Amino acid sequence: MSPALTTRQRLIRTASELLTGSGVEAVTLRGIAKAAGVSHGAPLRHFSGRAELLSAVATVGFDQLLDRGTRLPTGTPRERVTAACHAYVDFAVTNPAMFELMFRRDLIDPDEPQLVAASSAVFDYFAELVRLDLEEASVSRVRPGTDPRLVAASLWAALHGLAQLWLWGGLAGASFAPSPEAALAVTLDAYLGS
Amino acid sequence: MSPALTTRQRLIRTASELLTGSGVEAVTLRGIAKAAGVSHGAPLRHFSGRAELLSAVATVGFDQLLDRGTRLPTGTPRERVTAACHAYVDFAVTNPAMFELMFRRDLIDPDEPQLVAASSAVFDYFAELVRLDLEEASVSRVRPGTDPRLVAASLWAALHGLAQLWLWGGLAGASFAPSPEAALAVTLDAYLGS
DNA sequence: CCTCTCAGGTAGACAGCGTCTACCTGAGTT
DNA sequence: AACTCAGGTAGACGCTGTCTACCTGAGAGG
Repeated sequence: MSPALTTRQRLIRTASELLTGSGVEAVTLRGIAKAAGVSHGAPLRHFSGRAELLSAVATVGFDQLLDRGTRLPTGTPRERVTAACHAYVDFAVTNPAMFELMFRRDLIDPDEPQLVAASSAVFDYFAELVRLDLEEASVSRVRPGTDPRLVAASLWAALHGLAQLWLWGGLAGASFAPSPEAALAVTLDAYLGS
Repeated sequence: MSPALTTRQRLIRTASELLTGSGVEAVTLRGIAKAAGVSHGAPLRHFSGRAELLSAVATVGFDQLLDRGTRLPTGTPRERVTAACHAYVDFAVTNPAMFELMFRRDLIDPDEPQLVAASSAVFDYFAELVRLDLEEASVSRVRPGTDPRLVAASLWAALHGLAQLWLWGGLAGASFAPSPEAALAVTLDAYLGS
């Protein structure tokens, strides 16, 4: 049954659809309201402002990202880390607008508790995978004794930069345009070894 | 002597000052015009719109970034690559607003020829350093035969992600906040070896 | 010297934006 | 039956980027 969404839920859903359909620039409070069939002032009855609504949308984005990253619950730690890295870049490439929103400090409220919880959950899961890999891996290129969370932060940043630069319009200069997959292979090779 | 800047040059300079002084949100066309002492329509006599003015500002940013990355013209390739990597992250941390503008596709025109040239020059210089290092280094963790430009793209992305995530408000989750320097050390270790 | 051109500055207007406010309405409570 | 109040509406305000009409002053050509 369709549970007759509340207006608040419908606003978040409509905003998500508008986001993936028309890009981050199209996600205006008035546009969302119109698409949801309510007046332009209605969203402010459920959110303190644009930032709070978009934070709720971004929170859904982090949940989706975590969901995609945890789809390989079995396998060796090395396999699971590799799958998670691919999932991160793949998420950004297939959901560019959502990915952009999730890291736009000017559009969302970076201190919103649910958003912080959702993004931290992504990092914590990833850091745990890295920790397991560092424990078990026979080949690793990380200096022994390094805090696994620091390694996770460094590797996450590498993935993030890959995704961000690719969305920006090119991983490199005008005369050289590698695919994200090719660059990711080099990145994984550097961190994990062949 | 002060060469009596043209209005166009003064607009770019005023925009840069407004940017570094008050952040990327404060850089509005009307605000720039007011700060430069001209009417709100004057900028459109010199730029086709906001994107073109801000692209000119971002071009200056890439020039400054290249300048900062080339301050160690001597030394081993390994030393020069390491210095350039530190310079990249350091530039982002000390000029957060400029760095953000340089990669905000919604504020600048990513196809503006001068901007493309400036950003490509940064990549080309960095790729050349990486190529020299791959040629000479006794210790390298990159699979032999890999296109140096692909390695450069991967490493650049790692630096970029480091800078971006740090500016975003934390390289990791809420409970773990490493410094960019610590994470950069891990990154360099992964790519270049100890 | 007079006129013409036109780059470059000004001021007004417009639509769209986020946000604030006053108003209304209808369901639930006492 | 009267009251309360969550939740939706409509108008207004100041801000934005951009378009337009107007003006002004320096240089060119007769």
